Order: sequence, then C-alpha cells, then structure tokens
Amino acid sequence: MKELCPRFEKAMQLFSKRWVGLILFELLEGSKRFSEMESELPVSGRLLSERLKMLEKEEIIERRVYSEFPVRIEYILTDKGRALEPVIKEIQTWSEGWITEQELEDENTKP
Amino acid sequence: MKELCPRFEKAMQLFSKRWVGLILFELLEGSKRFSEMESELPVSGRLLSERLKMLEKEEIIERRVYSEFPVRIEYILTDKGRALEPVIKEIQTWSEGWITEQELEDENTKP
DNA sequence: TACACTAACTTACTTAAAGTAAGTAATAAT
DNA sequence: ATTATTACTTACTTTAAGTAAGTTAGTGTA
Repeated sequence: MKELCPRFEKAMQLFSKRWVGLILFELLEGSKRFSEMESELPVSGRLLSERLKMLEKEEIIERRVYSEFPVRIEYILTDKGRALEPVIKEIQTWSEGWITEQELEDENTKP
Repeated sequence: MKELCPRFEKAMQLFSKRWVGLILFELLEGSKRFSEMESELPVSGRLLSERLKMLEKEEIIERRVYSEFPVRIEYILTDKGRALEPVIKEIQTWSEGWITEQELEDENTKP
C-alpha cells in the first residue's frame, strides 16, 4: 500500500466518525451546552458524550464547567476547532449546490 | 429536535462513511481502477466495492467498463464529484496546519 | 477440450461501532 | 427526606466494518 498523506488520513478519520461534522456545525454558532446539542441533533447522550470527549482530547473543543445550580457545562471551539470553519462552509456550499430535492425525499421515505 | 439544514445533514452522512474521503482524494488525481485504489488505500475489496457502488448511486462517480482483456473498469468523478474538490482541499489545508507530529506518532504506536 | 490467468467483485463469517433505554452523581431547593 | 436538574454512564441490541476465501467472465495456453 502506497503511503498517502498521514495528516490527511488522520483528519479524515476524525470526520468520518458519525456526528462530528454536525457537532462542529453547532459549535460554530457559538458555545453550547450538552443538553442543547442533545436536543438540536438526532444523537443520543451516549454518543454525544463519547464524541465530545474525543474532540476535547484532539484539542478541537474545550469543556468549561460553571459551578452554578444546576451545574452548567459549556463546550466551545478552540483555535484548532475554529480553523475547521472553511471545511464546514465548503461542505455547506457543496450540499446547497448539488444535493437535489429528490435525494432528500428519497431519504425521508425510507422507513 | 430542531431541524438543521437537511442538505448539510445528507452531505455529512456521506462524508461520515469510512473511506469516502480517501476515495475522493484518490479520484481527484484522475480516474482509477478498482485494483489501483485497493492497493493505494488500506481498504478491503468488500468495502471498496460497497463505497464505489454508493458513490455511483449518489452520482458522485461514474463507472466505465472497457471490454479489453482483461476487462478494465475505471472510476471517474462526475461534475458533482469534482465539485467536492474544495472540501478535500480545505481538509488538507487544515490537517497540514493543525495536526501535529506528536498526534501522528501517538497513532503509530497504538497497537 | 481442459486448465490456468486476470481483474473485479461476492459471500460467509468475526469484530467493532452505533443505537436504545434505563440508571447514576452531584447539588440544592422544598 | 424527597424532588428537581444537568450531565453523564452502564448494560444491552442492532448495524457497520474488517477478514478471508470463493465466484465470474473473458481469454490464452497445453
């Protein structure tokens, strides 16, 4: 196997984990709480927790704890995370230009 | 659950399938044969076949059959597929700017 | 005619990741 | 003591990914 760019491979490994793109999309709007993301995305608490932990480890997001009642925890993008904005923007642009109404309908009539 | 852009969601669904990004990266270099991609990427024939079929269905790639001996089959990006170039480029740019040597080493010493 | 060669897949099976639902921890108000 | 609230965990089921062996179609060679 030929070696392709290992940095690109690593980045794709991140992106190809489910929900990562949508979580980043959410956080580009500003910092969010766990429960906000849980209600805005069709992701379960279990996976959201797992992904946030991973993104924190990768230093793409930061977890901020506010000792109020009840406890408030906010997730916010780091510089490394904010640097992903152009990627998300390009995916948006592409999806708006190339994903047809038909394709979306097919999705919705699946179950 | 709030409805976020369904086109963006659909696009992320595509990207968050393993190997899709790397297959597109390969095909941006030009048309490729099944065996070429199989040897250049650490993906098995089973999944490569599955992903190519999916990308063809999404009209991102085209499958061209040349009746030679032995049969030659080439995969090539459609306009819709080539329109993904900026996405791939932005991921490359990000990965070059933000993925550290350290992170890559950690990966390699995992097993 | 039979056997071998090649590229491009398939099929059958194992392992890992994702989805679901119920449960826990910490804190404070009643 | 009981309830409320947020942010998770744990245990379990289902789906997707990984591995390896097998199949198909068209030649070409003995």
